[in-house]
Amino acid sequence: MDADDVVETWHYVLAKHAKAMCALERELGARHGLGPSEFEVLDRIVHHDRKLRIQELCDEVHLSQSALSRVVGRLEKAALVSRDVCRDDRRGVYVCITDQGRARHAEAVPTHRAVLAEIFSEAPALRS
Amino acid sequence: MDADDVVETWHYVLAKHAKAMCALERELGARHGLGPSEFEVLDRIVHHDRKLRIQELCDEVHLSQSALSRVVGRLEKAALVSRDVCRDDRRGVYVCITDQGRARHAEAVPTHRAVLAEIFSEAPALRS
DNA sequence: GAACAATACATGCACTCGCATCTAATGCAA
DNA sequence: TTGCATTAGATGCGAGTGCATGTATTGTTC
Repeated sequence: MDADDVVETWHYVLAKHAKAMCALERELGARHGLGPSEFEVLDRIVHHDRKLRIQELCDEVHLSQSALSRVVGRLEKAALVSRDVCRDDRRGVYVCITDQGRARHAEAVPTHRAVLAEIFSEAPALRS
Repeated sequence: MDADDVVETWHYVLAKHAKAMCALERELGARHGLGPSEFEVLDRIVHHDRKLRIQELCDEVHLSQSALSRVVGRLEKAALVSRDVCRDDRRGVYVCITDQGRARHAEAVPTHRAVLAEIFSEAPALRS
């Protein structure tokens, strides 16, 4: 991959990221009252199917620890997750998804998939 | 491209975007006093090699019109561009790069390229 | 030409983000 | 145990963004 390909790839990433983020923000927000970050956190917890430490989530979503802490705060206020003290390490916090959170996530997944399909279906795929 | 490929591509885009943006912000900021948006605007003007309307820039960078207006404001304050009234359409504004702006851009290009090369050189390329 | 819609750009505002910092708990060494 | 560095997570703060709106200019219709 030479320098021009790198720049071309970067422009592809920029364009797709902007388009998808904008659409996700609009659709997830309007239909399900979720931002992209909120959805991503719910999605990670559902995917693992267990409570996760804040730190574990930090490794999976592309957010700073402080931003993640606030996302969890917003989700908690909306009763979609609950914070649970970690008995082993009382500094830690488990993020547990609630039934409401599961329901909201399940409801939002099709929207999420549809938005991405719209944007990526005809796009060049990744090589290898 | 089926649904799983779409999600995989999306995660690739998210990861590369986060990594590159973060690195660009750090390196361009520390070495040249530019943010990614500022660099992008200078880069577009240099690429076209002429003054551009705000609206033309809007089509090329992934920013809202309001955000772009402020980026131009910051660049103007740093004397890297100047705003010029458009005689044909007095609503319009031309953004002209200054000599200082050209110099700063030229100085920043290698950093920009190096950061992207570091992140994308070993990455899967775009298919066709 | 006058009235009104449309367009170009600027700005108030609310929101999210990252950085720096704070608090609390843990680990480790003397 | 005491003292201090380290780690987990929360929070104050400033910066950048998009949306809605404001101001000025242009186009259009009568």
